[in-house]
Amino acid sequence: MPATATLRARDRGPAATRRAILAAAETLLARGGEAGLSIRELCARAGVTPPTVYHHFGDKGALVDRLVDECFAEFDRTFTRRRPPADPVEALRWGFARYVEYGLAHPAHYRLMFQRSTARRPTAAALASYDRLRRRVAAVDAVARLTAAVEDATAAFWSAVHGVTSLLIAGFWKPGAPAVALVCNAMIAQLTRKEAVHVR
Amino acid sequence: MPATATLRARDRGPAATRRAILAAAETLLARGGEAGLSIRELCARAGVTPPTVYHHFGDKGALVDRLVDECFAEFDRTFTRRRPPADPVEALRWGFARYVEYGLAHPAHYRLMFQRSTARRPTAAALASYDRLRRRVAAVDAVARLTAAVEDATAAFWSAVHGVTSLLIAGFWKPGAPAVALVCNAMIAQLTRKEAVHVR
DNA sequence: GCCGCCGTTATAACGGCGCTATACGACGAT
DNA sequence: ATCGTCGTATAGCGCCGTTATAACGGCGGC
Repeated sequence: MPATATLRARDRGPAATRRAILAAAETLLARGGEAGLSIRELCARAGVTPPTVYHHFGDKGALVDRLVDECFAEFDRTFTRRRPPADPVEALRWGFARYVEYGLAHPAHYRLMFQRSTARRPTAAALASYDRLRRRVAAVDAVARLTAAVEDATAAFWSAVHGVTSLLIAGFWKPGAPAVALVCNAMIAQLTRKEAVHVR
Repeated sequence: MPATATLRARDRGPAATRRAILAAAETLLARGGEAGLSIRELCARAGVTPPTVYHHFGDKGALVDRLVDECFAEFDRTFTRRRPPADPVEALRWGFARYVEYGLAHPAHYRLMFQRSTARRPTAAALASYDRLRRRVAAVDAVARLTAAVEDATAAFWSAVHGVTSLLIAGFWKPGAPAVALVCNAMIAQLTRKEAVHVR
């Protein structure tokens, strides 16, 4: 039980209460997936009662939306914590690996971000993440003309890494499966012109 | 309300009761996704009471497992109802389109089959479907040597079509998105040797 | 023809869920 | 000092999955 829960909600500011709720939600999500994320259990962990949650977030869906925002922030950090290779193609390959890594490390978060059944309009954080990928693809286009428009190549690349990550998370593949690297190589080789793949 | 529900459960055989339960479950799944699949609502539709469901299926998870079996049977029919092109590469392309088509037509079913959070060991029906794809890829290998082992190429191809279908179902892409065809072409072009792609 | 057995179905309830009507306390504005 | 507002708590509604218990009904043994 986190230390924040030992304080009654009345004894800390509303902002801290919000934070405690989100933290408890994140913990529950990581432990039991979306099904394990229950308002009442969350309340017990955060030292709070249900109306407080509803006062701050509206309803469970909105709480989950906020949680997804936090997930995208952490997802973004996956790509900024470490430096990508200087070569744009290698940077793309590096991003592929980081993406898969994130999915495997946080499967429940990943499902919430990319496999929700009710379509949401993308949040600012999600768009920022996508734009980061788009810029990476555009950088490749700059050194080795792509065989498709940057927009389409970005979408295709995302689809490839998403497919791999989904199958890994669902347990259909084991993390070291040869198809993971195969998909990554195939996508990069196909989208870039051969003679430029090993530039630099 | 289906006609079978007008009969009390006592007045039709147990097999018919089972069928009525599965049919109601399928209807509810199609309408409201996994969240809309409630035992009690299902009972109302099937003209049955909860203990009957538990007598026949054990618990909700097991009922869903049986439902997934039926989904795979229907999924398989997607590939056998119509005849694929004779050319193996074209047949692969054709299979890609049928797969995506199925996902868009039955998103809730698709999620249950391929995006369940708790990993299940694949059912016989699922393995049969995968083997059908594997044979298609092997057929391509026979006329145009693949650039990878049949197993790995099969996995990679599945991953590609799964990625596309998932993004379509999640609402990130619209059905006509250019990236759909791009991914299909890229995967086929990359896995097959260039000079053989247009054989026949 | 009756009886008891057993597979199938029904009644009623338990605990947990998301959510909310209502009330209470603290705190700034007046 | 009073009042309104914001944040939190109590208690409860209706729904969920699940189950203890019992009643029904066909079928083999007498």
